[in-house]
Amino acid sequence: MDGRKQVTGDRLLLAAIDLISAKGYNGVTTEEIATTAGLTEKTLFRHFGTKLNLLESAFERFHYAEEMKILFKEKLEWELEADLLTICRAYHEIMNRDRKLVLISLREQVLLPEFKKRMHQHPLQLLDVLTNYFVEMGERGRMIRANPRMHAFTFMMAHFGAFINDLDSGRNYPDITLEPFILESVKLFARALTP
Amino acid sequence: MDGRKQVTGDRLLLAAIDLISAKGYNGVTTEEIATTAGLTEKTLFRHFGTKLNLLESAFERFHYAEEMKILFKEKLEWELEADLLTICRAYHEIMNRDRKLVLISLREQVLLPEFKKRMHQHPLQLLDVLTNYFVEMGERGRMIRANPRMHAFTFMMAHFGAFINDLDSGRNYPDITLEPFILESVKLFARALTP
DNA sequence: GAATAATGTCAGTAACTACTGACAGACATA
DNA sequence: TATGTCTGTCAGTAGTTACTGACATTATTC
Repeated sequence: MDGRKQVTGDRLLLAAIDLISAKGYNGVTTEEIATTAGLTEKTLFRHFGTKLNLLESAFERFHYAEEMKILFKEKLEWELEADLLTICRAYHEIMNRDRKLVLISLREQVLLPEFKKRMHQHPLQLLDVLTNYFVEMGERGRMIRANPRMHAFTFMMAHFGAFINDLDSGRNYPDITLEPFILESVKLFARALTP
Repeated sequence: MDGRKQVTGDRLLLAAIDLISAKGYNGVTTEEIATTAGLTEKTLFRHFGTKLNLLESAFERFHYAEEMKILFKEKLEWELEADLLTICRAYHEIMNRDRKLVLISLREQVLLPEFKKRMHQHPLQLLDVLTNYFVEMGERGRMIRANPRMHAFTFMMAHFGAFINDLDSGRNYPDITLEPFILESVKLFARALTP
């Protein structure tokens, strides 16, 4: 049990993620992936059998995080603006961590329908957590009480949109960067939702 | 000058848009496109020469709209909530009109970098229009005056996110539909930005 | 009815690509 | 040293696919 096998596998998986996120699944050849990983096409097939299984393994191994709920059940302080900031920082952190996989799952939905669902678990969980948080804040009289789920959804969509917009890093809006956007959007939502 | 040639070309372009948006550029063959259009592969190549040129022609012919600025210089009534509603309805209308092309330009950025830029003109224009509108509303004392561009950007990102989320129509958030979201988000922003 | 333009038919090419088999060399462990 | 595990080499297969040429067919126009 030396780690050679695992190291080799990981190098292939990382090369696959890099190249497929850059050029698309059908835009990359198995040979290209293997040589990028410093290995042979033969080795690639010995490890993963098929090209599709390579991509599936990449999702299996390199996507973490079902830990959203716990994450900030502990960190919230029932102060709207501060909590919104915590929450959306966590969101961007998680999305950015699996940035390339998100890109792939967006583009290759046809190939991997089940993985799109899996990637979608995070946002779904976040929406639940955020909705519950809004409900409780409302009960405590610290937030307006109309439509908490839709408010949470709007907040998430704003940050989802900004994330997607930033994904290709094509600097679509040259005068706007992520961090000021986070701060200002949190302020805006805090103002909108404070009684 | 009978219209046969143009009709044939259009059928090929529409079939190409349908199939490429569904399966990706490399996931569709020229033969598939031709037969879907009820024509022959040979005819496809007689019209467009290459597969890539077919896709490029699809963008040339089927993407309209540089008319954003004029569109609602006329329709605005300097009533924040009503105007936000007008604006974001226009946004969704435009994005939905070229829905499939948006999808393609998101996915095939590598193949068509210049088309991504072109599709991006709409949002950019909208951001400008919206920013100017916010500035003037501020001067009229009908809106808070801090950071109009970032506020406009946040509003757009919320709707961009919702649009993207809706693009694959996979019903990602089963209890949320577009129209209620539009109404509630407009309310929310109006509340946040009213002095 | 003849000329013209557009499309179909069919066979084929050249390039690519996922994937395989046989064999040999490297490297660790024992 | 011997053995097993992992990887490289190389040649090759079978399937796919963008794209072409020669010729026949259909529809339109005059």
